[in-house]
Amino acid sequence: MSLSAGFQPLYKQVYDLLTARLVEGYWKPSQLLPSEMLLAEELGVSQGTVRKALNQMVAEKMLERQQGKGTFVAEHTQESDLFRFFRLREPQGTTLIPETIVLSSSRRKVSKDEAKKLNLDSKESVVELMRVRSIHNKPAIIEKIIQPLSIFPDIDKNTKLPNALYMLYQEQYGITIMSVNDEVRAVEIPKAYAGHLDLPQGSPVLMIERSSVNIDGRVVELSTAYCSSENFVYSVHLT
Amino acid sequence: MSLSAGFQPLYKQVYDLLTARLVEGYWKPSQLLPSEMLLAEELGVSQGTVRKALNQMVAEKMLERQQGKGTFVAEHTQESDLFRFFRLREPQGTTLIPETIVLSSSRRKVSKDEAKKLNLDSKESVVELMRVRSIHNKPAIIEKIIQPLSIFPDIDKNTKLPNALYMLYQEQYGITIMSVNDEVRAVEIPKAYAGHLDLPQGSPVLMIERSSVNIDGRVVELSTAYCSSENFVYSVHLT
DNA sequence: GAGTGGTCTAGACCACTTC
DNA sequence: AAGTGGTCTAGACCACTCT
Repeated sequence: MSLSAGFQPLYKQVYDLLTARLVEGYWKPSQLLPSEMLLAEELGVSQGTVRKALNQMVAEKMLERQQGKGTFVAEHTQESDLFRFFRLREPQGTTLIPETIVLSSSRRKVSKDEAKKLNLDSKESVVELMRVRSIHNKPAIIEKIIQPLSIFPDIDKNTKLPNALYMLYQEQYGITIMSVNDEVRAVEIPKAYAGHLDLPQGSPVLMIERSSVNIDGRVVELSTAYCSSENFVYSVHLT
Repeated sequence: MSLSAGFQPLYKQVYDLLTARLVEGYWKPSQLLPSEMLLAEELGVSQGTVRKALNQMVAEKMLERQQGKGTFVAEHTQESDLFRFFRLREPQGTTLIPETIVLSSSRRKVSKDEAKKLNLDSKESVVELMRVRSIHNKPAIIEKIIQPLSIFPDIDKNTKLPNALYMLYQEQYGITIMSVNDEVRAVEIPKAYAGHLDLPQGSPVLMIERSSVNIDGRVVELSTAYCSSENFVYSVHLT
């Protein structure tokens, strides 16, 4: 006999079910999950099967486990974690934590290209946020961020935006960014931006286009950043 | 009683031992390993413990497993695998496989900076290889590659270099690149290189500095690439 | 001491490959 | 039919945390 096309190992089914609970907010960030034994009992599988599902979720950084304490929903609000996707470094050096100044924030209709990338209806509205990030009091990055209002209702009503937006997304909207896709180009800095970065016209800068993906797999935010690469580099470790 | 500082779980010890065998070439790429049962017997542990070590090595792409057939040493000579670390793409598009022309190859003493990055003695020699890579018959990348002769003896004696050097490293020198560190900058194209890429002087290009790491953790190759980013982007998925 | 996750074992059954 | 890896279970013991 051959297996039906819909067959899934037990541990995978457990993984899917637990992930679904995280997505719908049944368990909130930092919350303690039931123990392996309790989950196994509830779901009618063995403790080892639950463990395999949990360990996979830990590997994907959805959960964190501590021996003797329990299993917790990952909270991406640690310094180290907030800048998990921030790839700008000093050459061969240390992580740079930038300060941030918001230039502007406005609502508008989504563009055709944005709608496609964000999988939105063409009639939806987005917030366009412009900000400058400085390192050691030197402006280094200017970025434009696109946030769909259907995903982040009234996000432009926030009087104070945190340095790391992903923290706001998680705490206020239940959006947990699990991965990003970056496309990096070298371009001459756009005339309108040269002044903001204290660079002469025509300077080469990194242009980084990013799509950010929620735990449920949806692209929920787009950004375009222009970075002076005189003192900073885009740094990645690939395995 | 407290555990001694040197304590390691059994599966970790098995992992270390098997990894050591790979590093020293005891098992060669594409070779079939003994079955879980045989390894368990040889090492005096249970089959489940061996499995845990093997699965970790699979996750790190050192091994590959096929149900019904066995466990094999990963062979990084598949098209998909050869370009595992090649990050240039058409915007939002498909992988680009470049053709390659060697410009020059010469021996010289290692520079101070290179010696540091490669962890070499300052008296050692390296091969400096320059090549141009084209995509769709348009020159797109010019790169300088530094190969220590102590690691790659007489590598400059090869009459024909493959498109993907990592294949040569594995097949001829037993060097398997397991990870790379990239630093990406935007710069004006160096005058000497503009002609090779058919670009006007002063054009902004991506400069990608790479360190490549062997299975044993040593940095074994350095490269610096200049890439026209008119038609290509440096593309990464971060998780 | 009670409860948690971490490790290790042993054995069963399954699906896939090869002969 | 024999051998392989893949899944699942059950139970043991350990180290860690909290009370």
